[in-house]
Amino acid sequence: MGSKNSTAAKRADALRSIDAIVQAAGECLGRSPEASLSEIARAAGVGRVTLYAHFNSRAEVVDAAMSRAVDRGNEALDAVDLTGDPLLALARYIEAGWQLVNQARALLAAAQRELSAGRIRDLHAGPAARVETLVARGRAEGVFRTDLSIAWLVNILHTVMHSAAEEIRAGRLTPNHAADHITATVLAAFTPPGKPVPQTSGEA
Amino acid sequence: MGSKNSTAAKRADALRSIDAIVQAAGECLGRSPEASLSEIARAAGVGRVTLYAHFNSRAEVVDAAMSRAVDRGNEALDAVDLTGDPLLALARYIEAGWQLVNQARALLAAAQRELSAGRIRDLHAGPAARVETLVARGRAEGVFRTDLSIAWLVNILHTVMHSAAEEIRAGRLTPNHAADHITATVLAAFTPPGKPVPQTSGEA
DNA sequence: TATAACATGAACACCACTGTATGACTTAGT
DNA sequence: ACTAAGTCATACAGTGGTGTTCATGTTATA
Repeated sequence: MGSKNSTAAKRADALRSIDAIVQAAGECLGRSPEASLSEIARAAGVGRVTLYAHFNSRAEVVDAAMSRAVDRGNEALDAVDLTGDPLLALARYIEAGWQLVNQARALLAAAQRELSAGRIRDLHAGPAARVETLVARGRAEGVFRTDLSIAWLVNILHTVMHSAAEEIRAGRLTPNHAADHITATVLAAFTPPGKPVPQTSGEA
Repeated sequence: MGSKNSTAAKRADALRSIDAIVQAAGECLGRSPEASLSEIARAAGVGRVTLYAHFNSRAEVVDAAMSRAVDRGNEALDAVDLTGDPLLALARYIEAGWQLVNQARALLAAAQRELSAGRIRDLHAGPAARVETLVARGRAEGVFRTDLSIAWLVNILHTVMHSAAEEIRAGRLTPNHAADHITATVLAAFTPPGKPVPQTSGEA
C-alpha cells in the first residue's frame, strides 16, 4: 500500500530512489508537517516527477514515512530491557527513545491530516502496548501511582519527552541533559502520593 | 498596529465587525492554526472583503487574535491569588487557567508562523513572569525541587496543561477531572527528590 | 434626511501545491 | 549491446488561499 507497483520486480535504482524519498519525507515532515512534495523530492535528491512515479498521492508518501518511523522505533525499542525494577526500566526506555518518540509525534501531526483514523490506530497499536504494560507492572508493584489512569501516565511520559525536544529546539535545554530531565520529571510524576520521589542520578 | 485606521473615528458598526472577526479568529485559529481568512470571516458572520477592510494582512488578524487572547488571559489570571502556600497557589493557578493556556498555545502555533519572534516574545513576557515568580518562591521555600531549572518546571506546567486539553479532545479525559489530573501530576513532578509527593484531593 | 462610513458579492491577478502527460535521456540487468 | 525500467525537465490543468478593485447596496450618525 505504500509504493505504487503490484507484481513487477523493481530495479535496484528505483529502490534506492524510493528509500531516499521515504527517508527525506521522514526528516522534512518531522520538522514541519506541511512540507511540500517538492521540498521532500529536493531533500531526497530526486526529481518531483520521480516521486510521483513511485507514489500515487501525498497520502502514500506520508504513510510510508510514518510506517518507516514506527518500524525503526519498534526495532530500537525492542533492544531495550523493560524487565526488572520499573523505575530503572522506565529510565532505560526514556534514554533509548526520547528523541525517537518526538520525531514520531511530529510525523503524527502530518499523518493525522492525511491518513484515516483507522490507519493511525493500527500504526500505534504496537508501540503503545509496550509502555502500557510497563506502567501497569509498575503500578502492580506499588512503584507507580494508581490514582491516575494508565492512559494518562503514558500520555505524560510522551508529552514530557516531546516537550524536552522542543526545549532543545528553543535553546533552553542541552541534548546531554534531556534524558536526565525527562527521567527526573516523569519518575516524580509517577510516584504515588505520600511516597518519596526517587533520586535519579547522584544518590546521597 | 492591529487595525487599519490611524486617526479616523470608527463607527459603532465597524467596531462590532472588528470584534466579531477577532473573536472568530481566536476560535478558528485555536482549533486549527492554518484556518483561512475566508473561514474566519464566515465564522464571524462577515464578508471576506469586510475583513480586508479592517486588516491589511493575515498577520494583522493573527496578531489581533493573539493580543486579545493574552489580554483576556492576563485579566483572568490577575484575579487568582498566588500568595500563601505555593502548592495551593499553584493549584489555584491551574484551576483558573488550564484551558486558557491551552487555547493560547494553539493560537501560538499560528502566531509563530505569521509573526516575528520579537513580537511573540513581547506578548509572552507578562504571563510567563507570573508563573516564574511563583515557582521561584516555591523553590525558595523548599517546596519545589531545585535540581531542575525554573524554565524547565514552567515548561512542564504548561506542557501538562496543554496535553490535558488534547486528552479531552481525544475523549480519554473528562473536563471535570482535568484540573485534578494536572494538579496531581505537576505537584508530584515539582516535588524535591527524597520528599514525599503531596496528597491533592482525597486524603486517607 | 442627507451623507459619509460601512458591508458585500463578484471578479481579478497572483502564487504555491497537487497531480498528470510527454519526450528525451540515462542506467540496470540479461 | 540491447532493451526495459527508471530519471528528469518542461509544461499543463486544477484547486485553494491571498490581496485588490469596483459597483451596488445598507446603516450609523449628525
